[in-house]
Amino acid sequence: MTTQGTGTATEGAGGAEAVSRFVERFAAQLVEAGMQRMPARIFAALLASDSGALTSAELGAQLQVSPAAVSGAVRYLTQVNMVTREREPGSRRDRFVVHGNQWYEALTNRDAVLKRWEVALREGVAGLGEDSPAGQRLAETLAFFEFIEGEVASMMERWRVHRAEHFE
Amino acid sequence: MTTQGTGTATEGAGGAEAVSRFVERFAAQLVEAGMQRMPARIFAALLASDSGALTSAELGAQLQVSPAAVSGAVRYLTQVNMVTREREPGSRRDRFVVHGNQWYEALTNRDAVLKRWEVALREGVAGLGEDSPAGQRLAETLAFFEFIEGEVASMMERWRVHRAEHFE
DNA sequence: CAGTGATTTCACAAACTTGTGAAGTTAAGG
DNA sequence: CCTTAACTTCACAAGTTTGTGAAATCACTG
Repeated sequence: MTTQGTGTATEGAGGAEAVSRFVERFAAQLVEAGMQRMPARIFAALLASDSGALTSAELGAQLQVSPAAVSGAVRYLTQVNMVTREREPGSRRDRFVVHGNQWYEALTNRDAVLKRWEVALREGVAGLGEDSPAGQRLAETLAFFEFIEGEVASMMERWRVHRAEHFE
Repeated sequence: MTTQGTGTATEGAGGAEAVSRFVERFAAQLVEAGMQRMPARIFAALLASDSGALTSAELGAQLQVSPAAVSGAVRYLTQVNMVTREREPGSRRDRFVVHGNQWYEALTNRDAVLKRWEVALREGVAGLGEDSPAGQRLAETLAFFEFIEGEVASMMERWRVHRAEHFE
């Protein structure tokens, strides 16, 4: 219950102007990196909101899109755990929330992606023979991803420490 | 000049069958992760070739696509440094090569991506005010990416060691 | 348990992407 | 300097994605 009252989600200071600029630019980068446009915009809008939480209607109004579009995008975001859906008690509308660290962890959990790459590579090694030159290349690539996967975990551990020191 | 002679790029053992299965599956994962289909397929095909190098014609034949498609995809792959273009002296066709470690480093150089995210975030912090709650959220996110960026470098350093021990 | 506001689903239209064939460009080799 | 193989570019057609409006569903509140 940090900022309640006004109902608008943007700051008095910088203004909706600045929010919109950030949202579109940051979303554009996420899109470039492979994310769908609408989830990217919605996520950026949440990041740039003071409370870190917006309702479906607010999102639709701010981004000029239909409720349907919000619905679909938000489903994706919750599935990949970048955003949480919360029902405000006493109201019948949902709020969507970026929960601090939650989403770094989600980003990190792109090691679900890594895992699938590894499966494909393992099958490849088996199919091509681990003694063939191609098989060996695949095996080395596989080893690389396995290595990365291990490293990511300890990296996140270090981040948590770093974060605690600087932000809490 | 490792494997010369036959002209075919697939192994005798596993067979073109196994290569194709790997190529399509691995490419599908890359696509899922945001890569365009054709570059993904071509890259996978190179990975799964014994010599790690194929000509434009070989790629076209193996993947059943036009020279135009190969041309475009290969331009992308060379731009992001996952593949090198080499002209075989004495011939007039180019070979495209996956150079061992080169492409891990390229994957890693997705920190070009990180850098662009950071730019967008810095602009956001400035625009929204670094004292506003939203500005602080963006600042923390920025700090996260800066942290990651630093970690990636040392992680790759450790990988090189690990690799040297196990594969050379 | 009816009324109402919020959210979701679905069929479809617009916009964008992707790969093709054909013409154009480059440069090796006679 | 002409021939020819290899590669690239371009306009376009097929296919896919994306967001919409309208209808349906859901679940609070009275």
